[in-house]
Amino acid sequence: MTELSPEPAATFVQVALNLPLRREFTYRLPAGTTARPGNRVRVNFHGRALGGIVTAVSGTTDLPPAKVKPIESVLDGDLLLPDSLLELARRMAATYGCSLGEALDATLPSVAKRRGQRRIPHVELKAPHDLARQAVLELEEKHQAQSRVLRTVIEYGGPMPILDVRRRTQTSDSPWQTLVKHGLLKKVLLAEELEELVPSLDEHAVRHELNAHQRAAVDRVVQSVTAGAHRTFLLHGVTGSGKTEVYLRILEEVRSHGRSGIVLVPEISLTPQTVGRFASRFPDVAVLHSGLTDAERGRQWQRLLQGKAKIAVGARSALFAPVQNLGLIVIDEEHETSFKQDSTPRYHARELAIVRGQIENAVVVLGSATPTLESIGKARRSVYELLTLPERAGAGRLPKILVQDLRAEPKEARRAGVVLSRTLLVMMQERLAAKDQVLLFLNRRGYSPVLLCPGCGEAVKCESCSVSMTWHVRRGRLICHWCCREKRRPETCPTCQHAGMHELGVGTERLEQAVKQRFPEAIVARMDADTMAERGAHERVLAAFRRRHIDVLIGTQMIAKGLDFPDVTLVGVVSADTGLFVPDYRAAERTFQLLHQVAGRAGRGEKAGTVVIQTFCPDNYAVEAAAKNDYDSFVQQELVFRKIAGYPPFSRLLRVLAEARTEAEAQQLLQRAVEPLHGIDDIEVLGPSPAVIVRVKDQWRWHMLVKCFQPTSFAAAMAAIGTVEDLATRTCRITLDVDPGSLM
DNA sequence: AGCACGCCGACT
DNA sequence: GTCGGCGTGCTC
Repeated sequence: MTELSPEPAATFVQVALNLPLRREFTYRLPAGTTARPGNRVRVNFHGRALGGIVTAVSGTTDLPPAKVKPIESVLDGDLLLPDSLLELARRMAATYGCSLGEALDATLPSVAKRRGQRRIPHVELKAPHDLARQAVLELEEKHQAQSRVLRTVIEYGGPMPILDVRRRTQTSDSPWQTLVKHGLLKKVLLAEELEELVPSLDEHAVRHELNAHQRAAVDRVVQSVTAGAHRTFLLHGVTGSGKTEVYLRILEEVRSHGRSGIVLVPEISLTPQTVGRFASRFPDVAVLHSGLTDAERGRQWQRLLQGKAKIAVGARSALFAPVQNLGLIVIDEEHETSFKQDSTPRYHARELAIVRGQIENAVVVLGSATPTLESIGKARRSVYELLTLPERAGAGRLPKILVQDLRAEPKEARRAGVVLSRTLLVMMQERLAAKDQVLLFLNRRGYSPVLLCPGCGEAVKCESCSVSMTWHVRRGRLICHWCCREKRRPETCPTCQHAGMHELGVGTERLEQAVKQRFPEAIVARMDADTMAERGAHERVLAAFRRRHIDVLIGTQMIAKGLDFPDVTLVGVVSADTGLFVPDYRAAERTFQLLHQVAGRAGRGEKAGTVVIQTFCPDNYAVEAAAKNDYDSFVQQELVFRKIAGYPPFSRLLRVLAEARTEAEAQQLLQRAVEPLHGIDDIEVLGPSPAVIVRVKDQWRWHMLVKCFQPTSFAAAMAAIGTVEDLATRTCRITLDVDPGSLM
């Protein structure tokens, strides 16, 4: 070791911190330490210890030496962020207007912030299963509470959190404690995040024969992967057309070329079944999901970095899987809204996947039965290459779709709050008699969305939000779906004291009641955010439905996607209109998507399926197109509307939302925020105006929408208002949202 | 984002 | 006289 080094030593590093500060900070490397871009470091920042990422290394700095603090430590280099992901984070920060540190925080698994391993008390079955079942019956007479508890735990099928036991059975601590004392149950402490996503062993992932369309799609993508240049494909395949098998075949090829792949699926699709399909075909899958502990996530990262795992499957954030030699990124169900993150950094995984594909010369495949207008628009302009799977794979045939005009229902039936048309009732009767299964879809939870006073016409509104409260019968409470505030149902109208509030509109809870009344012999289950609150409830109900223990399944969005039950021969859409009139330019698109996806649940097996769509707007083009299974004609009409109105895919949107305690403050702040946009070409500014829901959680909300018609004008607009969030004060919050998911 | 510094109102 | 409201500025 000599004192004089031949090259200037790298003694300073730029560090990005997870703070809303859009710049990096310079730190000094203590003698003897080295660091590279991508290293995690621990630093002292303004008196507090923070984790950060090294983004650059240099020998000099312009800062006065006294200002520069030393790095506290370099966190072990085993999680060094690859250059390509550092570059991806830079692009994320530039596109979505967040800081590099925030972007990097989304990119890396957390290590610094160690979430507490809280241990939660559970009870699990100690006695043998048959003994326990017998005990349920024996206890039924004299110890009803214990019997209920025991039954509940058996049905739960594993260690059950005691809190859930008490809530579900409406009991105190003593029943389960007695059961523990008698050796039927045992108490165990389990770590909070111990739920594992174990690949389902039921999924054999049979290597289906490909049909000609599938074959062509696989060949085309593989050819492109082999060529080694970035390209984006849009795989448009009707529901049940075997898109997953196409992904699997492409992945096989990708792997045989020594390259790796990432598969992104929507949050709700990340189930043991989905994972099982990939895991059974590839032994080296790394599954990244929200239930992992930080330690486990770190371990999966390690496996990917070291090339021990070559396929990563997960929701949105799995896009940042540190795979080596990336060849393919699949976005399954690319139209799903869960690919957009709704907190900072508000990135869209689909858009960033394409950026990552460009950076790493990888092929991107976007798959959907109902591609977004953005994606199909790009395919039509040949930005993406379109691949089509026009027919169902295997035995399934497309269902027959009937549109039931609710205006034709007799007046008295409508007054009685009819939710099921005569047509649908008759068909349900028929299907249930034939021992088939029925799916009823209604995208609105609760009993009735409005509680209206027949005297003065006022609805019960939330005191914190400008929305009416939803009446929930089972909980016996009015609930605000925006802020979750609850209150008891008023006996008389709060405004005019008129007695007897009127329940207006229908939610899943009321639908369930109506169905049970009409078909008392049928087993009816409901799946929505209210009934699925407990962990694993989702899987349990679906398993029961699969085993045909349930005849009619009622649900919201939750049952619209991906479910594949061969004995479902009737799907009823109770109201096609719920989303049609929300003030969002995508209202028609979302309605079409939903109807199309729901309809796709019918007739997936040998038996033919029927779909009944109930609507007051049978002539609406989204409803009509969905009924005819005609994606192309919907797109044709929707594109005309988008073109005229200047919405995506003919523009890129930027939304700025201000929230303050007074309306005036929110408005004034936005007025300041618009100013820098004046004079920019090829943009159009809507607003500032009051947001659709002008008040949420006691905050007044104003917003504006910027349509950017060119990539250059988007860049100009971002340059002008990319930092609006800095205008925020203690009393007024401001958020910038690129490609916003919601305009409410 | 946090946190300190700093300047004006109702309380021990 | 002070405790504490929140505006403003700074963080390598």
